[in-house]
Amino acid sequence: MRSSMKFESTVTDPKLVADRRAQIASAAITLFAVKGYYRTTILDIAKAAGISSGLIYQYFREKEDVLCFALLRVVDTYEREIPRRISEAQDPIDRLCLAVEAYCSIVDELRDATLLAYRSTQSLSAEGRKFLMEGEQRSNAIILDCINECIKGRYFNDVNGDLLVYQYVMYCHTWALKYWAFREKYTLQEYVQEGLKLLVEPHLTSRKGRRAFNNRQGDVLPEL
Amino acid sequence: MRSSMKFESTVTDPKLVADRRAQIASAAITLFAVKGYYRTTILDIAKAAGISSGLIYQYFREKEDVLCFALLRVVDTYEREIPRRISEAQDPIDRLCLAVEAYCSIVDELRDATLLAYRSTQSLSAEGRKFLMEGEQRSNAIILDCINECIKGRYFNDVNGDLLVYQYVMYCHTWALKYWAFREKYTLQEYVQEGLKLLVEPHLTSRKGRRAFNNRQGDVLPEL
DNA sequence: TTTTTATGAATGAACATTCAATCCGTTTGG
DNA sequence: CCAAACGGATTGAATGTTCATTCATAAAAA
Repeated sequence: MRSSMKFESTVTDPKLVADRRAQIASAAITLFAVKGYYRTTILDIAKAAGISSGLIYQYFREKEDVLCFALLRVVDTYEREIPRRISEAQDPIDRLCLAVEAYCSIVDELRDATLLAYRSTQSLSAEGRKFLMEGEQRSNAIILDCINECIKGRYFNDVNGDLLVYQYVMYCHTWALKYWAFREKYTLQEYVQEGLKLLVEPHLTSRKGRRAFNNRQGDVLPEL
Repeated sequence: MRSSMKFESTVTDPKLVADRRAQIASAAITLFAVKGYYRTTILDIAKAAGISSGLIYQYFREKEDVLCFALLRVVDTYEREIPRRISEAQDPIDRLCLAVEAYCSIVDELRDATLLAYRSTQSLSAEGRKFLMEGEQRSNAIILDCINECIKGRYFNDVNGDLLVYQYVMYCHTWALKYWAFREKYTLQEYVQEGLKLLVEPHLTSRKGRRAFNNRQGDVLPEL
């Protein structure tokens, strides 16, 4: 299930609508990220997108809809991409690690938008917020499934899965939130590797879990 | 070192200045948290504080200064309270756990303001942002010291301290960021306990570390 | 030609900031 | 002991600017 929120448009051609909205949203996200939502004017967005200010109102009902549209695309991307990227693997540990990797790399690609989600959710209508939270919950559920599979298959010791999900998700988000601190110290790859060491490794069962974890990387952990 | 940013006031009596600023900031934080910074007008703040709109300008140069003042009080609180609360303990594990507990409970008390810091840093001037980041770095350094003591004293296995600090800090912040999800599931106490299990326990050395960790709580971990 | 898409100047509401006027406690001079 | 003057603190209406949004018009497509 993908977010199904509807946005109004006076323009009829669906392809044109999709393209223009993407064009507008992309310009808007950059500006919102740099100047913030309220400091960014419709005229700013129009200029950055290379269109007139009035045209934006042919594709969105109001300024807030531009924000909402942009943020929903982010959670949609999580929901679409993470399952796609873990579908290759069978092994639960593999799938969990791939999910974290995928999440981090999407955050990296959509760093501006991820930040924006933290900063600007409040500027959304109750309805927009609801859709956003539901999307977030759905992508959390994907990770939770991975964790539960690890526990069920005895790759993981028994842990509080609900809370661990948030650890993983926040770890991924933190790449965007604290990018100013991390960019100097780590590449994204290193960050992900360290994250797995920190957040996956400690919960592995001493035999089955460690074996599976070792299998997927260069560096080898001793079985305890 | 505490944040030393100066704010202008036309009022001379220092006690009055401190009181009025606290009064204004407190009203402002609540409103900012509920409606957001830009949606909150100076008149809103004045009404909530029970004073006239003009008076705010006797204590702050501009609206942004109210925000900045409020946010700096938060990081100042971390810097003041965490060292105070860990000073009772000698044992490195104790100190680390106390630091996390203290951090979480400050976040809980200042939940609105903590959220605000994530949402509104961007609305600050470059100078305000700088002060805020420096304060954040200083309180991170307090936690990092605790971690390094644990490693040096062989209570912790060797871990990436820099990254672990962010795990701890983000765990504490997450209490505010995801309060809407956690409030139904955990009390603050439970949240902290689970956090220690998740983020401290896995890094304990099997003897010395576990022994110290067990000493401080009711529930007993077996030494491996 | 008719319909759809695009433009950008005009409108009007919202709001930060200012400032002339007021309030009120304290000091001064009779 | 009282009254007048003083000055810091406070008020809130007035100001000017900044946009979101609209709409009459133009361009392009069908």
